[in-house]
Amino acid sequence: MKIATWNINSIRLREQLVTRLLAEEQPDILCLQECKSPVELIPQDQFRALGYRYMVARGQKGYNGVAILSKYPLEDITRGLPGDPEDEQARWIEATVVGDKAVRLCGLYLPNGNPAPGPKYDYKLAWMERLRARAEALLADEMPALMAGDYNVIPQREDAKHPEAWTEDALFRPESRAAFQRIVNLGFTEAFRARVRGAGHYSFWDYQANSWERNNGIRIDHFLLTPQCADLMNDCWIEADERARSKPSDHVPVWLDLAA
DNA sequence: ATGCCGACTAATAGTCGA
Repeated sequence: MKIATWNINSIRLREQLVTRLLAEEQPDILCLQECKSPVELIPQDQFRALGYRYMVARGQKGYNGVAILSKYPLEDITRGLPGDPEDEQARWIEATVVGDKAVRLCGLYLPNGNPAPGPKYDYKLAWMERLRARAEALLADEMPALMAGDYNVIPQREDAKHPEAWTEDALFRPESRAAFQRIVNLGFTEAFRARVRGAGHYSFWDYQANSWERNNGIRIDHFLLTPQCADLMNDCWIEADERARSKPSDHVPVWLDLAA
């Protein structure tokens, strides 16, 4: 089972890029973030025509928004990260897909948190504490499960071209990194780092200052796998070439291949 | 030191993102 996660930065503006990826690369599952659209305005006809008959989404006008596209039925759908019923931001969705094995899929768009310190950073850290709680519950379920998406966290210095430029940024501040590591330490496998060592692997390049041309990137889009899911991992890779296309998202797809 | 760019909106300037 091939699963991709991609912060698309407007699904309506980039419908054709999504269509190309589905048609040419044939993921079984595609997790999308920053759809920036109410659910009813997400284009679906082209996706359906390519065999992606199932879509679940949590939408919001203008901001945020997460979706999961699938060739296979999605079951037990839930929307919203538990822990704060007042939180209306569209950042979390879950569903179960049944292939050779059932896999619990969690699609997430973790808050940016800038400027830090401040209320947005407080929201980010509170959201990460709710994420930790949900992650613990996923482990307790003992079924293969993964959390895929834009974490807005640079885990290590090697995950930025210029780490010194990020020291005060919410994506790299010690509290953000510690909260991410705390979740990993519960027993999750960070899929990409289980496969590839070393610096120079990024999933985001800013639109500004010729970041792509300078390869001034950061790695902030991740898969975290429960032990039962990590056992199924064949491979994980970043599709950096996507950033070179016309009118690209500032993020590129990250891929996971599971024996499921 | 700042902004660069690009997305959104009861838009045409302000806000957000990372």
